[in-house]
Amino acid sequence: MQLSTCDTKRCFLCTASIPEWRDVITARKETRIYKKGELIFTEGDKVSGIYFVYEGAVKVHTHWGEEKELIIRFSTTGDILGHRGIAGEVYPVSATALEDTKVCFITNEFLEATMKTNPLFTQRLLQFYASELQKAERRMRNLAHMEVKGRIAETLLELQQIFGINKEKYIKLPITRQDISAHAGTTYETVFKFFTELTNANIITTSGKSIRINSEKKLRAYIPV
Amino acid sequence: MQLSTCDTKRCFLCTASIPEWRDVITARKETRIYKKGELIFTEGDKVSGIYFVYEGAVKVHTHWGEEKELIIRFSTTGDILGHRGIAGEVYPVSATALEDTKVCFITNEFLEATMKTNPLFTQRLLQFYASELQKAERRMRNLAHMEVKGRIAETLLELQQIFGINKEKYIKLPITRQDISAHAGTTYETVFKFFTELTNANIITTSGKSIRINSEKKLRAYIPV
DNA sequence: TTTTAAATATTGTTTAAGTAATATTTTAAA
DNA sequence: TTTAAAATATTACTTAAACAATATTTAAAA
Repeated sequence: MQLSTCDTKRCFLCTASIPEWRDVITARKETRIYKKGELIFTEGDKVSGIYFVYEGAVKVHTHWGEEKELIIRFSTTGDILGHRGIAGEVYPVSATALEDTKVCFITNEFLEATMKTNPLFTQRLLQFYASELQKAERRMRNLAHMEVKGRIAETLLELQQIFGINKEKYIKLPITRQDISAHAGTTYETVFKFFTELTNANIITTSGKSIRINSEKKLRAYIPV
Repeated sequence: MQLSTCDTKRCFLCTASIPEWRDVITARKETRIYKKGELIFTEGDKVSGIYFVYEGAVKVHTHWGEEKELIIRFSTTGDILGHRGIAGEVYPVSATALEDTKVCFITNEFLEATMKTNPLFTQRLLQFYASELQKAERRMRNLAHMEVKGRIAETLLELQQIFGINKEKYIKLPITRQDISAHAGTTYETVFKFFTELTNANIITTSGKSIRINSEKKLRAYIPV
C-alpha cells in the first residue's frame, strides 16, 4: 500500500459535501493505493474508518468456515467501503483489490464531523444504505430461490454493468472463474460446466480471464421473472 | 386497519428524537392497527412513508414469481418498516402482520423534517441501516453456503430471540411451518422432515403452531462455524 | 529461474433437497 | 354453519448441484 493524492472530484465523500468542506477533506483524508490482490481490510479487523473508492476494482467478501467464500458485491469508482462498520466494533466483511485501486480513507471521527457539517452528505449516505439494503435483499431472494444458472447469468450481467466493456466488447475487468462462483454462491465446477454450455451456444466468448457477452437476451433467458 | 393513539415511548421514532420534538410527533404521526394477516404495504406500492412498530409481530417478505416467498426478517416492538423505500419510488418488499399489530406511521416529508431537527435520530437511523445491512449480508452468506437444516435451526433460534418465550417456554409467536420454510429459504416438506427428526430427538416440542426449543445446544449443533 | 501455489480443465459419483401425489386437518369466510 | 381455502401430514421419486479425483496450465514468489 502506497500513498498518493486524489483530486477530490470523483469520490462520494467530495461530491456529496458542500464545496467549502472540500479543503477540510483534503487536509484530513488519506489517499491510499492498493495493488491487485491486496487486502484493504479483513473480516474481524477493528473498525478504523470508512473508504471511498476513487478508481479500481474491489471485491467485498465474507467467508463460511475455511473454504467457502461469498462475494457480497463488486465495487468501483464512486462506491463506499467499510460502511458496515458503523454499526459495530469490527468489519463484518473483507475487501480485496481486484486490480490496482485508489481509495480515500477518513477516520470515524472525521466521518462524524462531516455528517454534522453536511446534512446533504448524511442524507445521501442514508440513501446509499437504503439502496445497498435493497440490493442485498434482492440477492438474498435470488440465493434462496433462483437456480444456479440464473445466478451465474446475473453475476455476468452485473460485472458488465459495473465495469463496462472495452472496444472488443469484453468486460473491462478480467476475473477468475473462482470469483464468479463465489459471487453466484456456487462451485467452480458448476461455473465451468455452465460456461461450456454458454460458449457452445455462442452466448458468451471467453479469452483467459476476459469475458464477452454476445447475447444479453439469451443470457437473460436464464433469469426468469 | 383501525386508528388508535400510542404513548410515544416505545417506538424508535420517539425514543431517538429530542424530548421537545415529541409533541410535534404526536401531532403529525398516525397510529394504525392492523389485524393478524393484514398487509401493511405491498411490494410495488408507491412509497408513502415509514412505519415504526409499537407492538405486535410482522413479517417482511418478498416473492419470486407467483409461488416462492422469502421472509427477509421478522419485526416487533421498536423495529422500523418501510425504510428501504427511502432509496426508491416503490417498496421493494411487503410487510404483513402476523398478529394484531400497532404501528406509528409518518410521511416522508415529516421524516425529513425529523432528520433535519434531530441529528441524533438521523445518526441512530444510520446505525440501524448499517446493522440491517450486516444482518442481510450474514443471511446472504448462510443462504449461499449453509445447508438447509442449519438455516431452519437459525430461523427457530431467531424467532425465540426476537419474540421471547412464555411460562411453558414456548416461543411467544405461534407460526406456521410455511413461514418457517419461507424464512429458511426452503420448502414446507423439508421443514416437515427436519421437524420430525428434531421432535424424535427431543430437541424441540411442537403443539400446533407453537414451538418449544428443548435443547438450544443440540439445535446449535446443526449450525457449524 | 526454480519451485510453489493458484487457477483451470474435465468427467464421474453422490446426495441433499426439491417436486409430485394424495389424504387429512385447521382456519377463515360466506 | 356450510363451504372453501389454507395449512399440515406423509412418502416415494427425481434431479440439480455439490463432491471427488486427477491432470494441466498459469501466475506469483523465493
